[in-house]
Amino acid sequence: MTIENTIAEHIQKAVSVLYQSEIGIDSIVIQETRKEFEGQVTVVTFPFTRLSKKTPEQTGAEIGEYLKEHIQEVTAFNVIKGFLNLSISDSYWIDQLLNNVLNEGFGQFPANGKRVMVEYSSPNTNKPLHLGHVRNNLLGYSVAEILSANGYEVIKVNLVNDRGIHICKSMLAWQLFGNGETPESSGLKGDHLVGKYYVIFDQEYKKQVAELVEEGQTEDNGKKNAPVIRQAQEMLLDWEAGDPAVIALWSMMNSWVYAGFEQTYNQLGVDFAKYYYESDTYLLGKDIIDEGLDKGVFFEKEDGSVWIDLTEDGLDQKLVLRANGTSVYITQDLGTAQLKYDDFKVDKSIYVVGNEQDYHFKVLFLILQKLGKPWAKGLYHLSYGMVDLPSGKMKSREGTVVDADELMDDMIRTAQERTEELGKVDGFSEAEKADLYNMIGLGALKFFLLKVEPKKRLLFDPNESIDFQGHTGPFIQYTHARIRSVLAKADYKTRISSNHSLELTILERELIVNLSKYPGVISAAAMEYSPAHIANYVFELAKLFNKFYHEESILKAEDTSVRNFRLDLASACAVTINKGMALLGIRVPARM
RNA sequence: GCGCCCAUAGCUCAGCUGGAUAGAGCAACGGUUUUCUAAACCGUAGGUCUUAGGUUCGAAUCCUAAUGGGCGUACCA
Repeated sequence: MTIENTIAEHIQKAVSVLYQSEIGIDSIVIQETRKEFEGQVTVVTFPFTRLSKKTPEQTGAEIGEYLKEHIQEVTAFNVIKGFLNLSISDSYWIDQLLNNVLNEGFGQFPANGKRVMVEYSSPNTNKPLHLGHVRNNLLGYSVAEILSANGYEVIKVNLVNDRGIHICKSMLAWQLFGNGETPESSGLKGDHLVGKYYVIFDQEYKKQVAELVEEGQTEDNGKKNAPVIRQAQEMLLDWEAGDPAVIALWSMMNSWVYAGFEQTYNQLGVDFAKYYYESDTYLLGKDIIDEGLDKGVFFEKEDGSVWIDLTEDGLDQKLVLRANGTSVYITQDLGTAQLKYDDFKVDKSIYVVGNEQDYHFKVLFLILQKLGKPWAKGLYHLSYGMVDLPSGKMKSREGTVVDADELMDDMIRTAQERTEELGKVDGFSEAEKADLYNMIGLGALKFFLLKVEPKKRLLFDPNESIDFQGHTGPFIQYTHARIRSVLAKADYKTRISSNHSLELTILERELIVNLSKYPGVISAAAMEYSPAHIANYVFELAKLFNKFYHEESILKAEDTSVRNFRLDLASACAVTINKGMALLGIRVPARM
């Protein structure tokens, strides 16, 4: 039972006793007291004035008096305009710290018996990952961690788009221009090698289109008739027909890509319980089409194509099966959704996919609901904004992308330079240094991407390096290292204070109030699928600690009980920072 | 055309279900190190919360419309 709940309940009683009225728990607004006023918890009294028929000030005073009398922890109150500010006893806050915040499981909710799937990453196998994928991966990973902290059993899956015309483009270009180049022979990471031929294909394609236009064809015809695109289309047909040579080439090039992706995923620190491959799932969904026709959810047009009419739901008519009986994107997604459910019987399923597919998922989920799938209500599209460059959209084909591997390497290198400038690595082994640079570089990158609300688009300027100071990952990592350094000096191991009757300083109290908010932040982050809440919370905590650290000495506190208490408090901050950052996939060092 | 999303300080962003004088970071200017790590801390300056209406005791927050930007509206994925 939190203090807010206790207060809310007593307010109901107070209203009943004082004004002979009932008030719903929802209309009681309790918030944190603003710093410039005395107290920690504030009740907004405007909603009660209707019942009391008195001024907000009088009402506040009467309720404040009642609360002070009936709740032990409420030691004092003041009323300013319509706001009743309550002071909660120091012993309550100290107890919170020692018996709640410092507990092992603080911020980890007990298992709720529910299972949730998070699908993220979903790369194409014709090119390496870029910054947009990085945002996707970090979001997916973090949301999975957050749900896990909220008591869900989480299954992370990756649906790999390993077939289709785009892969054939890379394959064809490699056949035509590759001269048998391999990752070994070229020294290139497999995904980068394949991506290189994707770009070469596009260059060749454009050249051929230009030639055809030169010869008098229209732009559109040129695009259709260019020999390379024809060849790529043929290759796709051969692939679907199971042509052994094409399949062998496809397998080989895909294996290069997977080796490359694995490295990138390792570096990013993300993982998956299961991979789904579109080469296995692209034919799924036909039985769902039959089911939908039987149920009258779908209808067939004269040419044999199958549609759903969503005009009553404010959407359009949507094709779900071509006239020739082949699938479209949504057909296989219908099938894959069923497959994923059958595999794991999940209560919720999160799709981490960019916002350009908002309409697709709206339609997908609506169709599954209309089909009466009971699990359809657990589907959620975690839609996030594009990562744009100052020059506009990233395009792999044209090579205007921020490459994931290069960016991570850059960040780590910058971390190294910064750290060496500051001369902070005395006594580190080479391996420890490498690990530290990795932690800081990736910490900066991950925090940069995760601190922004997912649905907002993100602007990334490659010419302005990501900061290491201020509202950043390294700032928080530094705060953690600072605390650990103090704890190490004191040879601190575990909770040591027992004195509950200390008088707290303002900053100590503020810190505990802040720490107490952590579980609420975790559940809000899960509710909204937003790591940004956690990022901003941890930043606030770190900032507050730094202020405290600067103004009040821990090791040289005025007496032992204060010193021990501050060590516990500092430790609680370090642990909470660590936990919060872990939910973002960011590691924190003990020294930096 | 229609639909969805976004708009807060010079820049990048917070602002929870409507609540007190709208907050951080960066950049600018000034200060703090014989004292637990200065990747830190303190201060100054910077805002008609895109605009216009509406609801309310009270609106950055909710509703309507407009403007600007992004995305979608494929028998591509």
